[in-house]
Amino acid sequence: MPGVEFQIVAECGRTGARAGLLHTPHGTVETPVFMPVGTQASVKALTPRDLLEQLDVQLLLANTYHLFLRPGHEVIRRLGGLHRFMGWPRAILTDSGGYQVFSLADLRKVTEEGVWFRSHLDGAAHLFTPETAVEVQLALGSDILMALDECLPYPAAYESARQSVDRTVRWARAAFRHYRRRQEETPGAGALFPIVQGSMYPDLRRRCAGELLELEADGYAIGGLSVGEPRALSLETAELTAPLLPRERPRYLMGVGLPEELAEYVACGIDMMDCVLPTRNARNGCLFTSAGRVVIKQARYQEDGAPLDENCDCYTCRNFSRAYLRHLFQAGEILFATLATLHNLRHYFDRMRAIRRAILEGRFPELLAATRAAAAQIE
RNA sequence: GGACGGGUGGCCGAGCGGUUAAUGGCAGCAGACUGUAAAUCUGCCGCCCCUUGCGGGCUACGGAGGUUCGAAUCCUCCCCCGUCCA
Repeated sequence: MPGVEFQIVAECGRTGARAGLLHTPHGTVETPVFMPVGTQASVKALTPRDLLEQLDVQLLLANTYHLFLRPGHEVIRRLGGLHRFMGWPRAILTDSGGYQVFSLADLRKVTEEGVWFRSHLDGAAHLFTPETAVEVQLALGSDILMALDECLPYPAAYESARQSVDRTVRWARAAFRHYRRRQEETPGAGALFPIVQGSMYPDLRRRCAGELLELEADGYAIGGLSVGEPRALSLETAELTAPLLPRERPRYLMGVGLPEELAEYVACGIDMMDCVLPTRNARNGCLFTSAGRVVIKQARYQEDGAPLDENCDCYTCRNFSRAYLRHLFQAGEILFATLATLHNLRHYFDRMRAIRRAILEGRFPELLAATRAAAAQIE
């Protein structure tokens, strides 16, 4: 019994884009999908009610490593699982902690067995293995679990990238062995996705994908992008890697991207994406609009009575002026984070919905061309 | 009227004879942010000039004098502000 099932509803004849339905234990997700990031079981500044009612989020991300450290996966298990704990009725994907191998580089040590992390909270050492990562995610009750991987920084030397791929594959196999065993005794367990690594090396990407295919997973992820490489290279690598993955399974590109890049990745055949940009940049005063970025703290908005984005009908744009948003930011008011995050996520969701509609209506190539033209004009 | 304490760049506040245009903080201005150690981080922040460089010039620590090679820092007088005593 699979953890999730993927159903392709429409495919673009001229690009790799497709629209689908991803059926999870907590509801169906329309793809392509953008997933907001809620690392610590919270999409910062928003309530689950906002996510549901304002954005119609169907799938969001949480982080295994962070929740393992605090409050602890066993605590969450005892409280009925992550969905109940955070009051979120729909689907959850949990990242394995593989990204923390990258982002907490100076607090961790990679060994064959797994990763030793020195907690950023109290300094205590914890060993994360492929098995424990699965175990923690099962305790959380994720709908989609991610296999522990090693995410390298850019640039990575070929040899270290090669070793990293081998390790990631071995870890994925170990994760799946453990997962298959536990799946039988865990009714309603979610799906486990392995992650293709290989830095920016095509042959490593090919080999990694090839080996992971043997696992016959319900879905596959592409990791190791957006780690400092030029954007063109991210796109190139995604373009190369996505077609290596089974057509009939969802493809998840981890950690991307900029608003105007969403359509590009969809064109590669990507079905799922997540990124902290809309939420983090929102809190830092960088807002994405149909006319490009608005850095709301700039003095030019001091007396700007216009809405943030004329073409957006999110709660923020319908009710507040740029001048007010700037004031909230300058004043350090909490409300700013909420209004800004609401808008930025809405911007991403509107783009994704337009992309999906275009695929369904057979006019995705036109949308992609228009997106490129608009991006070129803004730059 | 007397006794103390104090007046520093937009604000608060260090410095108390020599890389001090002056530590910090705030405010201001600009930039960054891509599977979140992030409501974070970085840079600028007296004026003018060569867009060059730990460059040049000017003006600055209440006011005016003075001491000194050199003063925000020491001395004198004055002006203001606090607290306490009359």
